[in-house]
Amino acid sequence: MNSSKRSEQFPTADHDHQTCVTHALQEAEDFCLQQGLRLTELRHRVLELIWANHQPVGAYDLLEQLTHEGRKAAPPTIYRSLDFLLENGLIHRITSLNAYVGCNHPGLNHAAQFFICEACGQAAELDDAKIESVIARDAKRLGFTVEKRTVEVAGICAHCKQRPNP
Amino acid sequence: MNSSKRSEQFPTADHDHQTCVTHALQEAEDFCLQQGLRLTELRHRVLELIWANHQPVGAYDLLEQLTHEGRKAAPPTIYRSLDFLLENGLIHRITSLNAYVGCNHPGLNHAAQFFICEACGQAAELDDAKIESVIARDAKRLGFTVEKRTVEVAGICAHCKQRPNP
DNA sequence: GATGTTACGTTATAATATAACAATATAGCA
DNA sequence: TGCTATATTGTTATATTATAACGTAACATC
Repeated sequence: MNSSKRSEQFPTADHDHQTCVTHALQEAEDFCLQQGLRLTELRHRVLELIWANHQPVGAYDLLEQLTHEGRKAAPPTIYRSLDFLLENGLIHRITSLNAYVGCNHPGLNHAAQFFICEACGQAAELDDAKIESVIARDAKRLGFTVEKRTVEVAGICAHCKQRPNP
Repeated sequence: MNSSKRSEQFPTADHDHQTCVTHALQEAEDFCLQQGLRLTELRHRVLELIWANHQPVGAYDLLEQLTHEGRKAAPPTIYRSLDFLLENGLIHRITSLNAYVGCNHPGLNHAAQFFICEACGQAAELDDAKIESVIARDAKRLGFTVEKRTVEVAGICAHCKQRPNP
C-alpha cells in the first residue's frame, strides 16, 4: 500500500510524496474553512514548504526558500506563519532540532511523540496513549498539572540501519 | 525528613538548599576522582553555580554570574564547562528551556524525565523505567535504535497550585 | 466608504551557541 | 628537573534561532 499521507512510521521507498503533500494541504484547507481560520496565501505556502521538505525544517531554511521564489520575507514573516500553524495544530515544533514539521492529525490537539533519525533527518510522529498515561500517572503522583509534553527520541531509523549512507 | 539532595520531587519548604549544594559537589568531586576526570576550578565553580541557582539556568545567566565575581569569561568558557559536565553526566540540559540543571544521579548515565513548573521555574527530575520501556517498545516496533531521549513536561507544580503567586 | 481588526512589511536587536586560533596549564616521561 | 604532548582556558569573531517595535496594507463588518 502506498500511503497518501505521512503515516505513523518512517516513509518507505514507494511513498508518493507529492500525493502526501497535496493531501495534507487539502486537509488543512478543509480544517481552516470549518474553523473559520484564515489560511492566507503566505500561511498556505509556508505549510506547503514544510510538507514538501518532507522532514523537520528550520525557520531560516523556510525563509530562504520563500525569498528564493521572489517573496519579500524577513524573520517575523516566517515566525508569524509558524505561530499560526502551531497554534492551530497544523504543524509541530521539534524542540531538540529547533525545526518544524507537518502534523499528521491536524486539529486533534493531540500530544505527539517524535522519533528522529540522526542519519537521514526524517522524523516519525507517534501518538502513543501509553506514554501519555504513564506521564499522567507521574504527574498525578507529583500533584503536577500538565500543560505541554515534549517527547523526542533521537537515533537511527530502520532504513538507515540497512544502508549505511542514505 | 529534610533531604540533603534535590530529590525526585519538587523541593519542599524545609529543603536545606545549602546542604543540597554541598552534597552534590561532594558527589561530583568523588565521581571525578574515581573516573580520573579533571574537575577544574572553573568546572567546579560552574557546577556549583548551577546547583546554587536551584533551578534550570541559562548559559548566559551563568556567564553573567561568573563575570560578576571577577572572572574573565566569554561564551566559549561557559559552554566548554557545560559540555564537560554534560558529557560526564553531572548535569542535564533541558531542551525546551535552553537551560541546564544539576543531575541527581551523577555517573549513572540514566535517561531522565523532567517536570517543569511554569510558575516557579523549578524542575523535578524523574527516572521512570516505565516511560523508558514504553519508548523502547515503540522503538522496537519501528525498528529504531534509540540514542537519546528527551522527555520534558511543562505545567504547574503542586506548591504553585496552592499559592497563586510564588 | 468609514472604521476596527487582522495580517504583513521593515528595521533593529535579543538570546543561544559555535568556529578558529592563541596562550596557558597540566601530565607524563626522558 | 626539564621537555614535550595534551588538555584546558582565553580571545575574537560570527553563526543560528527568535522577538520587539512600529508602520502599512488587506480584510471584514457595519
